[in-house]
Amino acid sequence: MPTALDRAAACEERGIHPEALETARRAAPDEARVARASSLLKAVSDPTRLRILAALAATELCVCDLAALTGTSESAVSHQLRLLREERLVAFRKEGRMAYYRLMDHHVTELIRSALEHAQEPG
Amino acid sequence: MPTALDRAAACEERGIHPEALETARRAAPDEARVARASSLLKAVSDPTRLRILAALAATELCVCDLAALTGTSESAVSHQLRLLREERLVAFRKEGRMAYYRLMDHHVTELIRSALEHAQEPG
DNA sequence: GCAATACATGAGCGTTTGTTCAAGTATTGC
DNA sequence: GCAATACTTGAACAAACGCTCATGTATTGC
Repeated sequence: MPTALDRAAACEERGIHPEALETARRAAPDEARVARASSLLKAVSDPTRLRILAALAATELCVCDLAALTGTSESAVSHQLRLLREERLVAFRKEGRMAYYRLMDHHVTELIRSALEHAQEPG
Repeated sequence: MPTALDRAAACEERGIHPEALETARRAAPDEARVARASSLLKAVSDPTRLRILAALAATELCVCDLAALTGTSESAVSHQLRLLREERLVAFRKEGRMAYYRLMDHHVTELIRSALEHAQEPG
């Protein structure tokens, strides 16, 4: 029984569209680039994280403020901020017991702004 | 026992940063916009779908070609294409028993291109 | 020191997600 | 008509996700 991969390979070998395949293969991004883009996009795709990032695009905020704004618990916000930190989308400074978060750089600000800008209603 | 929301509200009431909160609130995107942006970003954030989209950014391809290119089964590709269709990221034409997929419009092409472009290695 | 505050983190849990497998539809060639 | 091909789709299932809850750390005020 041929596996899925065998079938796909067979399709290619029988030469359904060898020119198109060659064109696509040449343009294909390498594994690492796909993985990095994927995890970055995944980080900004969650509604809660998107709200957090949109808020931070406007001004620096502490965890408590972000919890109030997004209507979620401080714990949930803290977990999400950890992920955003790992993804290098946000930075923070500690002042006493408060942690003030901000977007990492202008590039992130632009990413968030354009993502929200291009979200028109379906139809 | 105060709930998470109560705590957040209390934080705000006690006025940790009322000005900052007001600034963020004014800039906050509405619920629908967040939801739409979120589902669009989620659609492009999966590695397999990203590879599919990157391939289609280069040329029109059939399901079989896409399966060969991404190294996954035709069934898996078909499932992902369905999602991309629902998200209006791809379009297709039927010719005999083949289905030729392409990116929906130039705006999608730009989205994919810029997402991959900005994915530099972590460090 | 002690209680309270601001935040971080690990475990647990229900939901979502992406894949496989099996079956189904539609078209082509015999 | 019948088999093969190209694709679609539903069910099932493991893995990943986002939340809550409990606990832990660090700082402030008494």
